[in-house]
Amino acid sequence: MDTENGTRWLSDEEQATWRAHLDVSRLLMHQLERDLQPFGLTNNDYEILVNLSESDDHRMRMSDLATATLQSKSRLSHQITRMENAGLVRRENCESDRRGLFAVLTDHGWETMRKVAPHHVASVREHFIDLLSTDELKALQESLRPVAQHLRSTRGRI
Amino acid sequence: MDTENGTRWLSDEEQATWRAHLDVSRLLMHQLERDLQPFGLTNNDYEILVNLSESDDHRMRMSDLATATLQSKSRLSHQITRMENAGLVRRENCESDRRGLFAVLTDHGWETMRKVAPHHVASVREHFIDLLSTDELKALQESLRPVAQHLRSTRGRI
DNA sequence: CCTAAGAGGTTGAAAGATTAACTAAATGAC
DNA sequence: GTCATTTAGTTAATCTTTCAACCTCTTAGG
Repeated sequence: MDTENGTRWLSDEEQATWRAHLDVSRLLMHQLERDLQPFGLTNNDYEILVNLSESDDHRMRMSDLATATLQSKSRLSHQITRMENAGLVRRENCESDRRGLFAVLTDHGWETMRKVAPHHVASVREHFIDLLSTDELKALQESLRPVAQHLRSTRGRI
Repeated sequence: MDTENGTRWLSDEEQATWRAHLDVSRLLMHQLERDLQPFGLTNNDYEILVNLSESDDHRMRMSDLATATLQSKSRLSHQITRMENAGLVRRENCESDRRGLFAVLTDHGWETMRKVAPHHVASVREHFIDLLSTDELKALQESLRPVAQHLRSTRGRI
C-alpha cells in the first residue's frame, strides 16, 4: 500500500511504460490510417480485407469475422454494408445455417488488397517493426501475448 | 527482398508481435472503458480530468490540452462541451491572449477525479501493469519510447 | 412434435468523431 | 501604421460507432 487510502498508485517507471504504450497505440493507428487514405481505405476496411483474403474461398461468417476483428456484430454489419456499397465485399447466404451469412471478397476487393497490401506492410515496418531489434520484437511479443490472453478471457465480449 | 515484387513481407515472428500489440491495444481500451462506465465516464473524459488535475490551477489552454491528449482541436472542443454540460469542467477566457480559452476543472470535476482515480489505477494494474515483471516493464518502455518519438516527429499532427 | 431459450444477424436512433469552412485575435513584414 | 499570415478555437455537415430493440432460424427439453 503506497498511501493512506490503500491505493497502489503507479510508480514513475510504471507510469512511463503505461503512457508509452498509450501513445504508441494511438499515434500508430493514426499514422496507418493516414497511409491508407490515398487508397480510399480505413484501417477497419483493411483488416476485413486481410481476414477475408486469408480465408478459404475468400469468405467468412459474419460472427467469425466480428470475433476475429474484435468488433460488435452491429458494428461489423454496418461496416460490411459500407464495404458492400464500395464494391469490396458482398453478402452471401449460408446453406447449412439459414440464419447465417457470409461476407465474401469480390474481385474488386481482392484486386484492391493485392494493390494495397505492400504499401500497408511498408507502413507497418516504417513506423513500428523496423524501429525494433529482433530481440526487442521477441521480448515485446512475449510480454504482450499473456496480456492479450488475459484480456480475451476476462469478459472478452465487445 | 523477400518476393519477386520487392515487398518485404512480415516474418511470422514480426507478424505475431504486430498482432499482439494490436490486440492488446484494442482489448485494453475496451476493458478500461467498461471499468469507467459505472462512474459515467469515458476514457476520453478521464484523460482530460487527469491532465487538468495535474496542471497548475487545474486549468489548461484548449490547444495544449488537445496536444497533450492527441486529439484534434475540433474533437476536443466537442468533448469539452459535453464535459461542461456534465458539470466536470468549465471554459474561462484568457486575459493575455483574447483568442484563447482555458478548460478549468470544476469542484465537481475534481471530486469526481478523486473518487474515480483509485479504481482506474486498479484497472490499469489488473489488466496491464501487474501482468508484467519489472524487467518486462523496463524493456517495454525502452522499446516503445523511440517508436512514440518517431511517430510524434513524423507528421505528428492529428 | 412443440415450445422456450439461444444464436446469428439487422436496423434505427442517438452519441461520438472527422472534415472543411469560418470568425476573431495576434504577429510580422513592410 | 496597415495588410497578409498565422494561431486559437468553434460550428455545421457528414460519417462512424454504440445501444437497444427486433426478426429469423436452430436447438434442447419435455
